[in-house]
Amino acid sequence: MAATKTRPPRPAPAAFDSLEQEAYLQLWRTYDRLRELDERVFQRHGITAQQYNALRILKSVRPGALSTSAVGARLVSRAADMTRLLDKLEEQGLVARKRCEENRRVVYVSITAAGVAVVGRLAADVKRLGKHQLGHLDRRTLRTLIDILSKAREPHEDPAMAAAWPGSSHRKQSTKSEE
Amino acid sequence: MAATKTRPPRPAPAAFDSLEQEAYLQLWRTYDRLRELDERVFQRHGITAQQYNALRILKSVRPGALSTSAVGARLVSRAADMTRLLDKLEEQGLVARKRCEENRRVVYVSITAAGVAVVGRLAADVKRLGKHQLGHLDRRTLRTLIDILSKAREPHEDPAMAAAWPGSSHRKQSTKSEE
DNA sequence: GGAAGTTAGTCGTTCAAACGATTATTGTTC
DNA sequence: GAACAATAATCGTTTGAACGACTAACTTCC
Repeated sequence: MAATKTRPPRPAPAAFDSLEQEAYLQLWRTYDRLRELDERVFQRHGITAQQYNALRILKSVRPGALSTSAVGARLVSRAADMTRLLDKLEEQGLVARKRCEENRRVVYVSITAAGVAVVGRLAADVKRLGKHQLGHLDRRTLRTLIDILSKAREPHEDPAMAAAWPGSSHRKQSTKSEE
Repeated sequence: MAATKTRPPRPAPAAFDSLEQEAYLQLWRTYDRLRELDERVFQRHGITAQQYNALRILKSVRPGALSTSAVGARLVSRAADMTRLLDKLEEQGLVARKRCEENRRVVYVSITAAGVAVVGRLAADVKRLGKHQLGHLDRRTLRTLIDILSKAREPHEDPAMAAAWPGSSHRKQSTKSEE
């Protein structure tokens, strides 16, 4: 049985089956590395990245409100269970819920003053986080990355949601130009 | 309280604070969309993507073995708890564990014939998955994506692991050329 | 050669995600 | 207008991830 230490001359692990697979694994790996930094920051404020996202969305429509499912649809990552995510935010007093009168099935959610305060307190850290994560890439490279990523997920994006989610669609897209 | 339906003329949600943040959120979103397809495939075979990855790594060193931590270090996503991940694979008879004689602290893990069979059975699906996920991007774009992603995580990659993980390092890197 | 410190792996517990079933309300249809 | 289907949200339960504490085995250093 060969041990790890007994084979120093081969650092490269399993080869990839295809270029597509390599790209996906690179994507996964990169996301994982960046996410670690992400979580560390939000954790210091007693919140998760996903929760922050919900707050960010609600803050953007303030003082308006969104239905539970509307918040879920706009989240970066699909969240199966909005109820419990919002439960936690409500427990902390960061959001408020209110049943709709016309359609008593839907529940409107809005951000509270305390919620706005939390987002504000996080703002500086989030900005610094971004620089730390990807600040070493120049703007042109970042735009290329954004553009390719948008193209990559385009076929897998729900058409109804594609517009609601900021991607390549509503900006002059091009893989190679402008600054 | 404004409802969702009462503001149709603005599909764009919260603006991004910075280009770096936008890139990260795009990365997150794209990963999430692609991962959904991923999980669906592996689920049909009663396995998780992370488990498949472990099997893939072990298959690549067959008939050799790796220590528990060595497997963990090569995984795409950092896994806090190798023990339980391997427990599940062992329960299914896909891997075998064996204590090292010289150093009785380490446990060697190797893939079994059944494990190889499972990976083999998955091969076709995985290949099709890759095409489905990113097959609509041409090779040049895929290479650019891989290259930028490698650069993106480079500063956040543990130097010791950077070589062990396939990235831009061991291939002629360039943002703009060759095919 | 025995105490202190390191390393590899395991286990306990807590927390969030995943999946499905369930309730409450509304819309449809005969 | 009563039965049926559709929709919004919630809840139950199972599973995996996260974090830390813990044990066993080796190393080091007086």
